Amino acid sequence: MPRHVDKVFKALADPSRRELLDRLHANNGQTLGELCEGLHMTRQAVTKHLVLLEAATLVVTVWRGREKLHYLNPVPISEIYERWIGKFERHRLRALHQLKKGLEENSYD
Amino acid sequence: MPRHVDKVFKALADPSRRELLDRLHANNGQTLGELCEGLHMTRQAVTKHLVLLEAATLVVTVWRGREKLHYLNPVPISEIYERWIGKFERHRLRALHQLKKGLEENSYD
DNA sequence: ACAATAGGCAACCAAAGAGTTGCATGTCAA
DNA sequence: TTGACATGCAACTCTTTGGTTGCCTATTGT
Repeated sequence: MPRHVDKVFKALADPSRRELLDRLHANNGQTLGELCEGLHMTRQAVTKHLVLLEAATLVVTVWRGREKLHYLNPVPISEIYERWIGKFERHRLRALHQLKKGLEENSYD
Repeated sequence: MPRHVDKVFKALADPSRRELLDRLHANNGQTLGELCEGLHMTRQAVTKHLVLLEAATLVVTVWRGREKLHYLNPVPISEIYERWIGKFERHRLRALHQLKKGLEENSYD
């Protein structure tokens, strides 16, 4: 496995960072300010999280004037999946997931 | 997302625990003693890691006499994947992964 | 039966991590 | 050009966590 995987897992370990990823997944290309809205922590805390996510290449950024736009990068997450899921388990797991999604209604973390 | 996801991500955040998962992926159903072999830490440290992996349901255990057998459970990892990978990105990502696997030779962490 | 084997529990320590406050820099718009 | 806005940098605090040592329990095989 490439050396950066540790950064990816560490980045995913925090619920605040996962929420940031969720927000980008729902609405890609947001600024720092937008990502801070309605969050129970300071802007500086969010900045730190985004720095880690960027170091892990889970988030990619583009400067537009004084604004920094943040985009979700799905590649590292795909690599996690490929690491421990055997070729033949994939069909079964995908089916299982679809089933669960049908049954359980959201109680997100 | 179910409440236990935090445990899963926290469990995956440590390289020692990921190595334990790799070992189980390579050779499922090992005892604590076997999992300790050739590791640079004490048995008690490994125990702690396995406790966390078990709490995250990434590892399932079965007692056989005085031996505790450990098995890898791929379901939680599948759930991570499903969370942030859009339906239409999957084909592309799978292809990308196969390509990378062909190019790069291992330098595992 | 009993020594060796397989594993569990608890207290402790040092390092990493998440969050804060305060100040600095750079860009836009009037 | 200058004030307001968007973000960056640094020091400090408190909690979490990975690892250790020491001792205890249970199962096995001779």
